[in-house]
This record gives sequence, C-alpha cells and structure tokens, in this order.
Amino acid sequence: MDEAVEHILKRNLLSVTDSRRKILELFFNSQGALSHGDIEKKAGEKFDRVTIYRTLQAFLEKGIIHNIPTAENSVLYALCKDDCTEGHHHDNHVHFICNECGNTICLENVSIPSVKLPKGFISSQVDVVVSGVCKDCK
Amino acid sequence: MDEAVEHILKRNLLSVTDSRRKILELFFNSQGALSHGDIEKKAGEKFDRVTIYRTLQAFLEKGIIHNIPTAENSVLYALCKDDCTEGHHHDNHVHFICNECGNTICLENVSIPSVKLPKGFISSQVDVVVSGVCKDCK
DNA sequence: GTAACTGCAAAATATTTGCATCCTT
DNA sequence: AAGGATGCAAATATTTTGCAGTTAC
Repeated sequence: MDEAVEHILKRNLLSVTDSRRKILELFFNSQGALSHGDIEKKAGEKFDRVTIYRTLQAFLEKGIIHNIPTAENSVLYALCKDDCTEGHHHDNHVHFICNECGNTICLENVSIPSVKLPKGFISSQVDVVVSGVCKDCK
Repeated sequence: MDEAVEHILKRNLLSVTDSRRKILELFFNSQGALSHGDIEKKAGEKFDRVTIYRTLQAFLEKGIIHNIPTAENSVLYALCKDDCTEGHHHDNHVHFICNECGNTICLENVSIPSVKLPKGFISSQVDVVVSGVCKDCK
C-alpha cells in the first residue's frame, strides 16, 4: 500500500511527505468519496486545515483525485482511476450518495449511460450522481 | 410575465415582495442557471446579500427552484418545472456546463437515462451533469 | 544546498443568526 | 392589526494568502 501511494506521488512529481502519504492512503482505504471535513476527521486532526486544502488542490491538479458534484453542493473528492491524466479525467462510473449514512460510494460496475445531446453540443465529461439509500442502510 | 411570477409566489404561499418578484424574474429571463453571485450582480446590488440567501432558501423549500451540482462546486440554482412539488423535485433533465462560456444550461429535452443499480440500492434522485462545449461556443 | 512543503497568523469570502423595523395581506 | 419579510450588525464558517521555519531530495 505504502509503495503504491509513494509511487503515485513520485509519478506525479510531488515530493513524498507525511500529509500527502496519509491523505492519499485515506482515499485508498475508504470505499467512497471524501469531503474536506471527512479528511480532517479521519486524519486525526493531525494536519493543518491549510495543508489539507493545499494537498487536495495539488492532487486535483495532477489528476490523482477528482471532485464530484453533489446535489447538496458539498464538496467531495475521490480517487481517479489510472487512466486519468493531468487535467483530464475519465471518471467512468456512477457515484451514489446515501441519504441515510451520508457516504458516497463509487459504483465501479455501473457504467455511465450514454446521453444524447442536442445538435451542436460536444460532451467531454458526464457525471452521474444517484442519491437514495445504500444497501447497508436499507 | 409579472402575472406569472406573482402567480407562482402566491401558489406557494409566499408573500409577493420586491425581492422575490425581482429574483424570480431573473430566473425567467436567464437561459441557464444562476449562482448567488450572478443574482447579486444582475439585481443591480439592490438587495441585501442576506435577503438573497433567504429568498433562494425559500424558493428551494417550495420547490420553485432547485440546485444543480457542478464539478467546480459552485452553487447554482435553476427554475423547477411545474411538476416540482414542495420538497420533492422532478428535475428530470440533463444539465450541461459549457467549459468555454461557463454557462450552465438545462437541457429540457434530454431526459435522464435510467441507471441500473446493484442489488440493495434504492435510488431517489439521479443527477446528470455533462460538461463540454455548448452549441454557441463551438 | 535548494526547492518544495508545512504550519501559523491573518486576510478575504461566504453563510447564518438575531433583532428591530417595515411591508403584505 | 398581525405575521411575515427585510436590512443591518454581528457571529460563524470556509477558503486563500504571506511568510518563516522545516523537510525531501
């Protein structure tokens, strides 16, 4: 795990520091997406708020994570798959937000349905967010 | 126009005030969705920031507008169609964000594709946000 | 050793709440 | 007249920025 995390950081020309390693591990260890607040809590208050902002910003810019739009307009982040390249994401699955437990889950096996756009529109990314009740809360 | 706006307010048991009338008109007059900031600007600095917050909140609660998830995590609002009822939205169309002009457009005629969820998941709402280039910017 | 990263402080923004006053019904 | 809505002030919360000290390479 540690090696994978370090490898990702190195590959993206980010120096390997405690906060980056820890935060990236959090993403790997959590099923779903994380909010800034989640990270603060789960990191055990260990890092400065500001460091978390900057770390997430760096990860976003490198394409390590992406953010997920939610209807409630909270800010969520999730790991990108390997084929995400800098500034260009292929986040090809559906996100599910459970209204009971509040978790956001990436449904890796549910692929994004194709959307027919009106003439003249060019699609570069499609985000699908389903909310409801997850299988654990049912 | 004025009559339509007033009718909507009355139907939702909201008293007809300057700010509500004006803000609701803004939504009718704009093609796409509006952010809090857009409204402040377009209203000509006429209303208190707080009033705008409270007005949008009231409209949301009554189901007059809904908010749109965006990848950039800004908060956008758009008019609901007539079949939105209090606290329960049928926001059954795709939202399109143009990366060129930055506008968010409701594609009324593109319906939400159905999403097959894994066993145990219950869906109550599906949001689809497509980003790319709109027909005017192409 | 140097460049990059962190943490603290503080600034800039954004959002919420309380309350007295004003407006709609 | 009564209840709701507004505007102001102020309390909170969120995000950004500057800078000195520390760490990775």
